[in-house]
Amino acid sequence: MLKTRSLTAKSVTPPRRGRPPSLSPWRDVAARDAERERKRTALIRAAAQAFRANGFHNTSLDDVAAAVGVTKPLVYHYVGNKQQLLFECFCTGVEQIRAAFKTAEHSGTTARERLVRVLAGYAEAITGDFGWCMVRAEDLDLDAALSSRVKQLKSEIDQGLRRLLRAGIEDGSIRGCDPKMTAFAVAGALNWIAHWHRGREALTPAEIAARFIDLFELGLAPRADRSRRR
Amino acid sequence: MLKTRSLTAKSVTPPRRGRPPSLSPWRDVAARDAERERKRTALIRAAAQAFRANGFHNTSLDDVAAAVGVTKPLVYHYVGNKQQLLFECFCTGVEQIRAAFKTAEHSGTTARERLVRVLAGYAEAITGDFGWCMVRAEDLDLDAALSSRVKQLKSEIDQGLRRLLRAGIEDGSIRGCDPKMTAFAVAGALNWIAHWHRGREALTPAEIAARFIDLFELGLAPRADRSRRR
DNA sequence: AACTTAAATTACTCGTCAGTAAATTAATGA
DNA sequence: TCATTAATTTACTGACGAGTAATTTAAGTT
Repeated sequence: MLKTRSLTAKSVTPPRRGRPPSLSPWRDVAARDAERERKRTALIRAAAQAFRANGFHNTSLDDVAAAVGVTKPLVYHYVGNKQQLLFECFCTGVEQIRAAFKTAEHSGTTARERLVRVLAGYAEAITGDFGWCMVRAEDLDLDAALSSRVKQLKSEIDQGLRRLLRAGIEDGSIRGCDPKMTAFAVAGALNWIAHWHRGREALTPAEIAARFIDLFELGLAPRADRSRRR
Repeated sequence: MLKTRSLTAKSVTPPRRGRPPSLSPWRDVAARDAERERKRTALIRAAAQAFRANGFHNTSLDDVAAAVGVTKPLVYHYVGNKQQLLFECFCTGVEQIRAAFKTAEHSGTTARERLVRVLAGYAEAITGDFGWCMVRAEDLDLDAALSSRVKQLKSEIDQGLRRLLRAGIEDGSIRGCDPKMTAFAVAGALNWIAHWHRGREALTPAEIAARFIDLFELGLAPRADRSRRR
């Protein structure tokens, strides 16, 4: 029950002595809103960490609050409730993967190259606390409304992968395959990283991704086998 | 709260009228033990189903008991406690995968062929209720003793895959690769099936496995690309 | 028939934890 | 200075659910 730094972090924005109290109220309002948002995200981050460490159901809101040196009702003040908290963690994870798509999609020449970059970013995201939540949060723990939003977001990522696969088949950089099942296989392999990756691993996420990509691109069969002359 | 058939299934072993009550007590004892085992496994199966349907934490032991038309204390009579129940589900799942290894390991000619058969059986197992438990049961929900046994069993499966990969590299049926990461990728893709496979799917487990195996064997890059050096 | 053991039930305890009401303190604004 | 709103706490409720004690019913055993 170690009390980490409190949310009320005066030290971060010290009231500079020389400054007149309220030059423009707009600036103050913006700063206050930003502060509020920072506290909110601090709670969400703490939750993600705790969920990953102990699992969603073994983490109480008291735990989450204590992790940032605050009491439970504040969680309700900043985030709605426990489900909402999990949902926010989930969304943050999804956002990271979306970012991977964004940066990769405008970059490569062939679709396969773009896919490879997406997968690298994907792996990076999965190894974080939010990635863990994204992958292992159970829709079962969310009520109908949130659950369907989660499914929607997951589906968008899935569709993004399929689109890249189809584009690759189109431009000839990817062998003909079932895009749906292939996307499932690829995403599954990556998502599963969240099950075994524990902080101090021998390989960095990028290295893991590289090996996975090697498998996905070239397969297991040796070159000699490709021409099928046995 | 529909009361399914009770555990006390007299109808299954009707007391035949003509039979003398106890020809050999050994037979009766064996039959009683078998009955007991049947009830025990019925509970475990019901638990696996419920866990898959609602998640471990959203399933009460009352639910499990009610599912077989019985009351909670009986669960404690036949199985130890909730953790134990989950653990048993887990073990049953592991057993199915072990069986896949057993039947495949004596069959194929090359290691790659054996691996492919293991993967097919693996996929079959994963789509069941026990497979779900095996894949999604959190060690976090088990105390130290059970958790480490679970890790042990998981590790054995992992080692089995790596051994096959190494054997394949040895006998030339598998391209040189990092066995550890490759096993993680392959197992991850398959395990992930438990996250999206919901009873009535377009493809049978065997078909899913076939597509996954296609990807793992040949990769995404088209043949034309294989000879090209980058 | 009397005794022992197992099977199964009812009716509880006890801890945990999500969620809330009400009070308090600090900040903002007029 | 006074009023209003946000930030934060204390102290609670209420439910659910794991696990148990005590009891009853049934089944073998001698």
